[in-house]
Amino acid sequence: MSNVPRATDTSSHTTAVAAAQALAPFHLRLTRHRRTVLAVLEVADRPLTTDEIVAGSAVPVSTVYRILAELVEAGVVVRVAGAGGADRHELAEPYSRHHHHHLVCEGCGIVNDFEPSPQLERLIEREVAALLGSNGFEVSHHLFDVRGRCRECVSGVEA
Amino acid sequence: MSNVPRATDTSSHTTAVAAAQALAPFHLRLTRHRRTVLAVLEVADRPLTTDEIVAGSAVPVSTVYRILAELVEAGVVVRVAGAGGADRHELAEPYSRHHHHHLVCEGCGIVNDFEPSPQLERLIEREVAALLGSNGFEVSHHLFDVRGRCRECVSGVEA
DNA sequence: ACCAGGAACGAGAACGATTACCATTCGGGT
DNA sequence: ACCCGAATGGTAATCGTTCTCGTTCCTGGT
Repeated sequence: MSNVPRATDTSSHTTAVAAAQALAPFHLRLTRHRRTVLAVLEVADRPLTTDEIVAGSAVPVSTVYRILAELVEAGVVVRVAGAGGADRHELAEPYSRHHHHHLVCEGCGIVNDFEPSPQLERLIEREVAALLGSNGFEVSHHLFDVRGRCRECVSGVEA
Repeated sequence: MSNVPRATDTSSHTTAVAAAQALAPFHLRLTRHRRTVLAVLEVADRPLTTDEIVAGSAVPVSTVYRILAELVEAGVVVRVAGAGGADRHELAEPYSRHHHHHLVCEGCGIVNDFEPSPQLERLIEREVAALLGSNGFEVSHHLFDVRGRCRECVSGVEA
């Protein structure tokens, strides 16, 4: 419950513009709510839970869920699995600032971003491409998550 | 709903023996049910949902959930996030046949295993170690999942 | 073999996140 | 201004998972 950004700011960022184009083929308008949700995700530096998005956007819950589903469908947003019950969402690669991976704390469930080395990335790409050829699996993207405990959870109380 | 193994066979595999030792420090006995659940997981070549485990073991649901939680706690089993709602479980690295990563189909949610190249693995190890040093994050393990669509979902009907 | 106490069990209730429903409102084209 | 489909949002329903608690099973001591 720390740095969840409040984004009532719905001005047209580059993200919003790009998103509008991605939504068009799906007959989805870039409405006020959708713009707000995108803005919240854009400001965040990590994947957010639905609750966090609701808190940061003042958009009703059911609407947030629907919007997220639509955005995922349109490929603008991706669903990220945390360490606990609740799902998290963040902007998809093409719309976010940079390629990154996740640091998942299994204590508090928070997920942070980090950038891998270019070499690692290259190797991953190669590996992934190989998979496509080998067994008919059509790769959409890869996940490289590191799990463990964040500094806070390591020092703090523990079950 | 395809190749979920039925494992009423509760004989003492190597896995069972090793697991018993892992459970001891947690005051957990290797009971019939726990043995059965482990057997199901051992026979499977991929992470299973709770439903699949229940189906394959004839152990009551609530018991399966409790057992899985205990086994995860003891480090014998790991929880794997699929592409849909339900969690999946598989034997932890030390107890499973080999180090592997996951091929997650976003169509049907099924998760299969695959082995990465040794170089990739080395690079990952190095990268992961670096994270530990940099920001106090205590790494427990890493995930390298590739997501996309399996051959069946690519050819079959699609929403 | 018998008993006591803790571990394990299991059926159903409780829970929390997500989805479905549906009457109402909105937007933008004509 | 009118129409029609898209979008909304409160509420009910769903679904996976966890909790509760009385019962049963072990295991170790006598």
